[in-house]
Amino acid sequence: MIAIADFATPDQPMEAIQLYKHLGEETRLRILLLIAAEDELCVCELTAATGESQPKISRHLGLLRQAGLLEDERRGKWVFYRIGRDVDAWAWEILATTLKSNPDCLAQDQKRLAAMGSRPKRMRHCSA
Amino acid sequence: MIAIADFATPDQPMEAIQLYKHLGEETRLRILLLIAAEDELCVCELTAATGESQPKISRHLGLLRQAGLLEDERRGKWVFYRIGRDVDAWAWEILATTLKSNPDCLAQDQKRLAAMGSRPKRMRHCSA
DNA sequence: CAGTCATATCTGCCCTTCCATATATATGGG
DNA sequence: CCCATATATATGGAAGGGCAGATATGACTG
Repeated sequence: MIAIADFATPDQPMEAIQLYKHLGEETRLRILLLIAAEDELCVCELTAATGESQPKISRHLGLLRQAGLLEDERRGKWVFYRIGRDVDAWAWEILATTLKSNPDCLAQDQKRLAAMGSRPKRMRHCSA
Repeated sequence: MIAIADFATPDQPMEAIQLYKHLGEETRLRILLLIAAEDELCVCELTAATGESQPKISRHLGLLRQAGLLEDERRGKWVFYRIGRDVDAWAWEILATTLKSNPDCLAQDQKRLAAMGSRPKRMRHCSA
């Protein structure tokens, strides 16, 4: 629902403008870079890492998921987010380039993440 | 002057968030991709290529110039814009990746550019 | 019940856009 | 050389809408 007008992303390949609209918001950029760097994170970890409010994080996660940039998976109490499987190669490249060339973008957030107490434990994936 | 709050870019290396804020606006994205592909373009060419109003194009050019993403040079009646010399390598990479992987982004605009009548003639650069 | 996450509603305001106008340059006529 | 005008570009001011943010609340799990 809701579907913020310009962000609407049916099930087509990601348009450049849509990717950049998402990256152009600081909270979302931080979320994407964090997840790209850490493989997967749950909402409370993202909240702790960014220092932002839970509803704020959740809202942006919703937008990123709607756009297909993220996908979520519930495990017990936690919902883990990771980069969507259908994200185009070039979009991955954009993220990778940004990560590689802007290490400072993440530094602070990763520090807070590392300092976070009681992170949910990762089960070893029994991936099929 | 003016200096739109979040866009403010002193003379520091381009922050990722700032680059993406600029790329996150369709008109600006089209302008940047066009110029990246064509090397340099004047305002009237950009106006014709995009089909947008002159004040609109000029506005966005001003923002991109303020951010250091573009630089301008006046030649006679025309003002030519090109990618700023101080744009970081990684930002170039972002643009190049976008260009390479989203040819359709440009197709329409380049078509209109090609169909434009009375484009200013390029002098052969006597570059030092 | 405690912990985790999503959503609804509302408010404020940044940013884009439009219209009109100002500035700059080139050109033609006298 | 001066003036008028055409072309090209920039900017001022105002209006409107989209979007982020906060708070409160609902839903789900163990």
